[in-house]
Amino acid sequence: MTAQEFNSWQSVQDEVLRRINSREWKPGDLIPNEVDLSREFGCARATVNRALRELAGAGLLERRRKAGTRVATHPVRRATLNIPVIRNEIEGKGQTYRYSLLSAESLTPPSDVRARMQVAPGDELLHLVSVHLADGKPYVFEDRWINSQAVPEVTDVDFSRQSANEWLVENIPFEGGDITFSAMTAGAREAEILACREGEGLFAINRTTWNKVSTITAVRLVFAPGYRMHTEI
Amino acid sequence: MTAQEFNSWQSVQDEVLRRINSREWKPGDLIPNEVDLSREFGCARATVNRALRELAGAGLLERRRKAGTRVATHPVRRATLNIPVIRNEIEGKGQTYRYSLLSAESLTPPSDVRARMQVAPGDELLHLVSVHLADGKPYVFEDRWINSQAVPEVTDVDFSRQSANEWLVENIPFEGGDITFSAMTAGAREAEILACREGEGLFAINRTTWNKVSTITAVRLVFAPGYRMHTEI
DNA sequence: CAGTGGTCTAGACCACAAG
DNA sequence: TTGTGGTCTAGACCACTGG
Repeated sequence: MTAQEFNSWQSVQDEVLRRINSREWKPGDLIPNEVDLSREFGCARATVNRALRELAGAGLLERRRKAGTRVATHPVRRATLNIPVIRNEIEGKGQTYRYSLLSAESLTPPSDVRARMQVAPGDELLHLVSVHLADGKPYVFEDRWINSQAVPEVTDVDFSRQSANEWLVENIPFEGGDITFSAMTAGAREAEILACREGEGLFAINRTTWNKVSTITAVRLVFAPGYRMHTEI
Repeated sequence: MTAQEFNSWQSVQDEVLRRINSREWKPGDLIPNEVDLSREFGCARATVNRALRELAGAGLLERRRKAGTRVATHPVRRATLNIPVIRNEIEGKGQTYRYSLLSAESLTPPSDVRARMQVAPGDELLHLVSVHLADGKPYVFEDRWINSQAVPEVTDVDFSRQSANEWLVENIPFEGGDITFSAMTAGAREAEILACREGEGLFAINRTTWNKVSTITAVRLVFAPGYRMHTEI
């Protein structure tokens, strides 16, 4: 029998996965180091490295310098979510997109928003309330606060024409953000705006984004009943 | 002025990000090719490649052979979710974990489950209903179907001692899966098991996993009120 | 201290797709 | 056809960390 050649990082990855799945390498086991594997597989060490690095990124392997590479014991699976602009999400399903601004005013925010956005007490923020519609039906209710000191340009934008969602994505870069997914119970306001029954369970996303300097915006999106967020492993 | 050197893929990535954020490279713009960039940055082409490849993976760049690399116009942000074993999730918060099996029996599944799991009509699946508790309070209600033909070992497992969640993760490898997040309204059953009011909005996760051969398991997790799933960008 | 993964380099060939 | 990204190689040095 001649040793099989693994000359691409994907084939190396497949072979490593096979050994994990067949329990040839069991959870917690130390696997051979990169040099040995590259010799066994008949490829360069960099090729093995890429294969193993990606598996570690997916949570299937744990790697530490000097300690070596082990098969993860409790594989914390990692799934990737796509977070599109709402217009694209709706148009991507073949539905027509429409957007309606319900209110826009400068206000001193409630304390929870002030805390999330880390602004001084008394500072005013731009508060936008709007609804996005798919084929004329309410799709998601958006309640957004924008730090107008961090983004002075907002004062010149007409948010009745373009949603803040799109304008920010296209014009204001950000460094990081924080996203929370949860369920809530529809109150009178949500029921009216989303045209659903009061008391219905609704999917909600809270998102805060910031740049190096300061917090830019905090938004709460409440979706109409039936919304699903989907991903694959 | 002497040109700055960028000798690590991270510093190259930072510089590229800076140019995108400063709008030196605007959304839709074609950026220089890898060879030119590696000359400009004074590093190897492989270094530039890694920096750009990761940015494309994060959705900030779009790359196509021959067509080159462009700044994404509608950056579809990608966020990574960790999906831990429930015990670890609870213990990670410093709470004590307990688990209670409510029922376990072989049944012919309802048609929606049969469709999701792609089994023949009339086939029996193992149906497990259980609840996971944190500090003695209901945390998540688990309704699971297991394909006992694909996983014959399940018949020997005592699921009153170990949850199917843990047993499967530790013993049955899988190739792929499908996850859906949604909100639902608590019915009488959920209200009783999760000790909440009927009509409350609850966070739900539906997951199906499979290996090369067949579907392994389909599970619905319904979390007690207040559950949040969190991630960062 | 020494073994392991992390990374960089210079060069090469290949695969894909735009024109 | 040809320019671009995708990948592989062989070798090198570095950074971290276990013993």
